[in-house]
Amino acid sequence: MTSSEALSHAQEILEKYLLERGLRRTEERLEVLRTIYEELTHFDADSLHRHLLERGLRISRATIYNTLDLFVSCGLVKRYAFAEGRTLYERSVGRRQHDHLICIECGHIQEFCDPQLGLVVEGVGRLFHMNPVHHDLVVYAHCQVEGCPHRSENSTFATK
Amino acid sequence: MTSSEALSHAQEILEKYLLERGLRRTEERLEVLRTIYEELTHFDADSLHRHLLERGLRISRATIYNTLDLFVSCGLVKRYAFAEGRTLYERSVGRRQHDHLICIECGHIQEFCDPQLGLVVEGVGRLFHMNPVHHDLVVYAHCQVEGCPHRSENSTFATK
DNA sequence: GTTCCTGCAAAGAGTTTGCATTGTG
DNA sequence: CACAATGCAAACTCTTTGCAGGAAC
Repeated sequence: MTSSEALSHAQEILEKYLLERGLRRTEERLEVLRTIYEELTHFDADSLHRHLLERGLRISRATIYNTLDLFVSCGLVKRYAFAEGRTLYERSVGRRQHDHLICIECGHIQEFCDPQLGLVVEGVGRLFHMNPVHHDLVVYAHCQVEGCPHRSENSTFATK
Repeated sequence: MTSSEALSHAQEILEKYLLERGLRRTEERLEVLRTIYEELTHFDADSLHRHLLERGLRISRATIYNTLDLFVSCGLVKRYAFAEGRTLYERSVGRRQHDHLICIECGHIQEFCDPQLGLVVEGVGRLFHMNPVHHDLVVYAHCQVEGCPHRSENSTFATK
């Protein structure tokens, strides 16, 4: 699935969701969705706000938080609580389930998939008679090479 | 290791750590450590504060946050960032590495151990040339039985 | 006596809320 | 034209900070 396919798929999901519940198809919601699907990978409310401003869109924080809640509800966006109290979001349509490896030096986030993990989660569910719905595995690690290769690029840690 | 053994072991670690760095062995630090090791499993700064008050100890929030930072630094306490922006702590001396299964209905936290998970973490580290230091796996699940068995007991979710 | 620690109150970050206004259906 | 969504500012929660007084060594 290309990224523009993911966007149009996401737009369909959104419009269907809005229609079903009598919610409104506002320009703001569409713009936020476009911005997320075109420009952002792991982001917080504030970086979404800045990206919108750079596109010439003045959308209030209240609307951003509302919209993110809406998108999480309809599965267009996932919300993560990483260490340091960071709440980060990522688009979820057209991407497969994955987990996160975070560099302790710079906060760079590497995604990874491990099919073994699904087995661990299922096993735990069986053991405690619970039905796992989702899970987050975050691995915190140091780079092996001297100096972190992502030190300059950084997004989230360095700006703290 | 019994829980009082864990406390005295934790006290030794704390005193050694303080001595090594020329930090002070204050009554507040000792009381906070005692309270955590005697009364708390998964807790936030505010519930620690309430437990201290119930013991007749008036310790300011500033000191609580300072002390928690100190205890995290010397490994006496672990800090977790769960969903909903909850920062929770738990004592770590005398307990083995474990992960968390959280009931979506009530927020009840079940601990579990799965040796497979260590292999997953190591594998990811090798793949990306990083040295994993620690990891958090949180599984969110629904109870299979009708109505959640922990619904009344709750600690963190219900009070939100 | 020096330095670290505590408590208080104020400040700060991130998020939520109330309400008047705007715009979709 | 009804009602949902937006924008703004104020409120709120959790955490951090600055500073004066107090305690450990």
